Amino acid sequence: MNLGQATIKDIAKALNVSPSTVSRALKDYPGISEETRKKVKDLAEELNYRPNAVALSLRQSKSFTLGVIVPEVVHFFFSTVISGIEEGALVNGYNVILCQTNEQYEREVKMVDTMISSQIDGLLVSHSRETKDFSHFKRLLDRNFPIVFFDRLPEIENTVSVIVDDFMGAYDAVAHLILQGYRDVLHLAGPKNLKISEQRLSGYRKALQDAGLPVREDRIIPCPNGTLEESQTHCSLLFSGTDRPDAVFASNDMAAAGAIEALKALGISVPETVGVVGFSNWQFSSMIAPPMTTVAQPGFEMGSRAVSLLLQCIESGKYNPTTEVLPTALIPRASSQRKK
Amino acid sequence: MNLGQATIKDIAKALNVSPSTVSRALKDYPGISEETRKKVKDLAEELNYRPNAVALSLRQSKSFTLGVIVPEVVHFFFSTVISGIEEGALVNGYNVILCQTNEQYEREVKMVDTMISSQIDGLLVSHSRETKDFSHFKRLLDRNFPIVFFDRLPEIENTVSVIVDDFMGAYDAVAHLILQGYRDVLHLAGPKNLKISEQRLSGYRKALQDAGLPVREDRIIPCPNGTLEESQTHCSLLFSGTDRPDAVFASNDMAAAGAIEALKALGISVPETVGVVGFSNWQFSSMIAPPMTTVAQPGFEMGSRAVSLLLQCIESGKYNPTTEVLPTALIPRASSQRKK
DNA sequence: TCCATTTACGCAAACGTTTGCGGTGACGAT
DNA sequence: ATCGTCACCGCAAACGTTTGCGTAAATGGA
Repeated sequence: MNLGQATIKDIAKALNVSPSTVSRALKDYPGISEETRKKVKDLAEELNYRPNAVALSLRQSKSFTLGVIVPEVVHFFFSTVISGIEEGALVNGYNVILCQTNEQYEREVKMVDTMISSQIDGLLVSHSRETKDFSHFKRLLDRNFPIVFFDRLPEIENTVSVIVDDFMGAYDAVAHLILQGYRDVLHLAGPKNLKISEQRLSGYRKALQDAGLPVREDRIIPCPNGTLEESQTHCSLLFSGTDRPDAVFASNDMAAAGAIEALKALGISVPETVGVVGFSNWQFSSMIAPPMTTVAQPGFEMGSRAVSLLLQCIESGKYNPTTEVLPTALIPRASSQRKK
Repeated sequence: MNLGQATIKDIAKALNVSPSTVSRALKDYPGISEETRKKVKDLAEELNYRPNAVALSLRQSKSFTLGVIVPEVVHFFFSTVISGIEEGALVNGYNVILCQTNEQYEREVKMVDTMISSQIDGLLVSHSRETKDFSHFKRLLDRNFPIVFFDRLPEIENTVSVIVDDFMGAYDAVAHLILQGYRDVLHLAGPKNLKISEQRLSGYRKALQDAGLPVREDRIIPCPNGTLEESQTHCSLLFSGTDRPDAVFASNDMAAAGAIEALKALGISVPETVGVVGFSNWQFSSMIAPPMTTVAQPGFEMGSRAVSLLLQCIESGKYNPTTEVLPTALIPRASSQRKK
């Protein structure tokens, strides 16, 4: 029980005026005498009055609260995005209520439901890996409820969203490997039903093609879980054979790290024999041995851009479909640079 | 505008009954005919009725929302705790609204304020590094508002809190170094006004004393920022001198990693010449070279325990001061084990 | 002195929900 | 015909706030 928080009524009663007067006095509305205004404000100050946001929400059908749905919180990229969202929300006077789906579709659906009943003003979503049916979002959009998607785009037409340029990121990474003299690049691909995986794969393909190199389908290994072990298993198998690639481009840093581990274990030197490039620029990527080349994604910026777009929708009442694409940046480190 | 969400009133109007009847029918209260009950429930289902949580909050002075205040979101340990909080809240039907202070006192105070006006039912707090005045929490506690502190304890008597056994963690770490034959252990200490830093320092001291080794005050270097660079700077200076320690125990993994970097740069081999142990078991600690010995903190468990304690306070209305201490676990890896 | 205007405030409804209390009608018993 | 007993339902208030409208007193002008 939140005992003792002063309300407008309390102030009104104490001053023998009506709640309306107090409300108007506090907000400097016209039609209130200087004297009353001062008395009200002084007492409000003294009682440490804070408006009850819940009552305001109910009254105004606006909660100044945004919902955020992410697959995981313990995740360098997503936590960075969340941080950006937090900041953006704060400066605009919004609160953030947070949910993680743990990559589970059912939880995602449920969370959307509870958030809606919490009367959030808008939703920021990066959907789960399992999600193939997007009707729980579609329903809301059809009702004109504002949702901004980030990083992972749903299969819905005409949404407002923010992504990074996964295609170019991948392209740059692979082109960089080729420039370094690597010719046979293995791709550790992400979950198939994620657009980002698709895009990164396309970038990989295009870079090879542009360099006149063949695209071998057996050089594309799906690593849907994105764990270190998964990629390690695949790589140690593949690099013990005779038909070995001479480089690895992984769809995420974890997989890349797994590849490095596997290569180390096999006694294959990185980057001399095999070059490795990851994706995301996770914290650890600069700290492992050798420091890993990777593609940086502007997570914080993605978060703040997403909030901006969402607030724009909320405040204008319009939902103008756009997809904002943030640039990636290749961070060249030792793992992909052959000593000259 | 959240257009078209059906309300109890809508159902009532459509069925020509009163809102009260609808409310009772939906909740299976007695005194409603089977027929009416069914009609109400069917229509509610059809209209996809969801109770308006805001109205409920206002009516019941209970929001089923918890506030969480952390210094940073992009932080392996804190994001793990947040994850635990999330889960705990979810299974108990609570929402979580999240704020990061960025280690700034002023923001902390402000956040507490806005959360209170959002009518949260309780607060979970790990205070900022800057915070020395805890009156913004004290005020609430005095009013019987439930707060559970985690990881970083405020200087307030009789709180409910969850911490890890920083003392023992540090003790174990240093004892381990000594057992490995290291004799002159440097301590990279955390921010002085954090209890955790104090505790870890005490553990360090005690372990040295118990082993009959001297505690040299000049072997205790404060690293208040906890960045890689900070520790790197200190260590490269210290280890270029002649009076060199032969081991490093850092108050956090980042600092330890900085030490390793500095040592590598100086051509000093880890662990052969100098052993290094960190604190927290951040993700990267197992992946750097050499894999780093560190002290694991049960972040997720801390989060879920903190929620449990908070909900207990909320639901019982009682605030029984306790400090729950979770065990740490030394994770021995290469960085501290001399080859035999 | 009287009317018109302004100043300063209160009433009441509304947001969506819950709940104590009261009321209506049907029915059986007397 | 009267009464009591149910089963079923509605009224109204309440949570804290805002706001259109109404109204009293005070002021101004003639």
